[in-house]
Parts: sequence; C-alpha cells; structure tokens
Amino acid sequence: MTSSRELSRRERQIMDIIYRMNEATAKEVMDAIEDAPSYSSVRTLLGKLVEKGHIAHRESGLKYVYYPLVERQAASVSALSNVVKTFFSDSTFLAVNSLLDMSDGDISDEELERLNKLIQAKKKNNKKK
Amino acid sequence: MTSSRELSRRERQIMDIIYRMNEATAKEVMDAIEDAPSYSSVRTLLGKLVEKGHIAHRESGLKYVYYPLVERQAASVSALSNVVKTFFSDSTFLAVNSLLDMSDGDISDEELERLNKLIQAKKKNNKKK
DNA sequence: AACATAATGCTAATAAATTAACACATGGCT
DNA sequence: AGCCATGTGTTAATTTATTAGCATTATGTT
Repeated sequence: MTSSRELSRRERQIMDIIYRMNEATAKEVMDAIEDAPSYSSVRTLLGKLVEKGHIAHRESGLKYVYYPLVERQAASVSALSNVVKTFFSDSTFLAVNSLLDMSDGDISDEELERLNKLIQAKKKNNKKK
Repeated sequence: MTSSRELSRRERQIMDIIYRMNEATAKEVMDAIEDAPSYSSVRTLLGKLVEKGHIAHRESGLKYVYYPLVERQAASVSALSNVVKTFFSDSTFLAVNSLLDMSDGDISDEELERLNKLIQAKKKNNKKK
C-alpha cells in the first residue's frame, strides 16, 4: 500500500490537472474542475493524494502549491505505454501513425522536419544492431 | 447520464481488457485480471458496463461475448488526445517525439519508412493551406 | 439422461470514495 | 484592528463501488 497506483476518478482528475499545470494550489485545482465539489472536498482529496505519495506540497508565500512526485516525464511514458498497449496491440508504429493522422495541421513544418530527422536516426540505429 | 464517461477503476480495467482483446467473454475478462474478483463480481461489472452503454454482448454458441460500443478507433483517439493534453501541453509533436524516443527498436525500417512518407505528405498538406 | 459450463436475475453485505461541516490558525490588505 | 483568503485537522454523513451468494435456466457433451 506504499503508493497504490490505484486512483479513483476524482483523484485521477486532480492528478491530471496538476500534471497539466505542473503544479497548483487547492484553489486552482478546484477552479480547473468543471463540476467541482467544495473547497473542503478538494482539500481532502489532495490530502489523500499526498498520503498515497502521488503529490507533495511546498509553501509559496502563504499558499501551498501541490506538485507531482512522479516526474511528468515518467508519468507520460507510463500513460503512453498504456494507451499503446490497450489500443494499438503494443505497436508504437500504429500509435504514432494514429497521432499523425489525428494532428490536422497542428504540427509545423519545422516540427515535421525534426520528426523526419529523428526517424532517420532511428533507421541508422536499427541497422547497427 | 446517457453513457457517463465516468468509469470506476474496475470498470476501466475491464474496458481496457475488452479493447485489448477486441471482445471477450466474462470468463476471459476474469482470467485477464490479475487480482480478479469472483466470476459473479465480474458479471456484475459487465452488467453495469452494459447498462452504462459502454459495451454490449452477442451470443456466440452458448457463450456471451462482450464488445465495446465505442469503436476502438474512436476510443483510442480519445485516449491519445487526453494524454497529449495532460502531459504534452496539447502538442502532438511532443507526444510523437516522446513515443519515438520510447520505442527502442520496436519500429521496423519499413515502418519508419512509412512514417517518413506520412510526414512528407503532411508537409505538403501544410503548404496547401 | 446427467453433468459441466455459462448465463440470468435478484439480493445484499462490505469497502471505498466523495462530499462537506466545524473549529481554529495565520498572513496580507484596507 | 479586523476582514478575507488560505491553510490545518478532525469528523462524519452519504453515495458508489465492489464483491459475492443463491436459485434458476439453457445448451453442448459424455
């Protein structure tokens, strides 16, 4: 029960908000939830998340700012892996393919260029092995 | 409350399994869960998911096979969008970048080639607009 | 026909999640 | 000084989720 990966709906909702904002106060979290419960409830949930080891808080002036203990980076890899496993038969290729399909012009030419280069690099890397 | 997007942990766990397997019987779902509850419980959960409109079942011989009502495709787009929003500031580019980074050699040369072509096509498309 | 398997419907106990109230402390601001 | 926004800690009511038992039905299989 050290830091149970099991999050309830509200807890996940709050974690997502904190990841999106990088860090947030109780108030900010509450404001970011559409059908938010009371301030008191939000604090209770934040407290549970702290207990479970998902977040911590530091003082910033008179406010408490909560931030994730699992790095954004690590959490994103985990989230992506899960989606790839669940919906793309564990194929990174299919997932990338889908993402590119979904992106309708919100990847700039420069970014596309960078992706091309990254892919070229991967090709070389494949050959090495 | 037509088909509340709100899934509990177990419900999400079961939905993921059904998406992974495309379709599954109660037995198969149970077997796919590591810390599975009783057969009876699994059926109860499947029933709830049917009620909520997430899955349906058809008869296959004497078995009932459950399948998702929201297409795998649509569900995957939704899941990817969410991850992109939560962890990549809504930037598809950053997400693709991360996926490529994560993939350590599990994208073949042929697949890389196809991605390159897709990206080239996107570039042309960008220019058109 | 008898059996095992899988499903149905109904019921219910228990656990977890969610919400929120209450009392009180503290720093900034007017 | 007094108010307001925030924070703390504690407690608790209520709703959901989770688990599972039980009686019954139907269909292949031996």
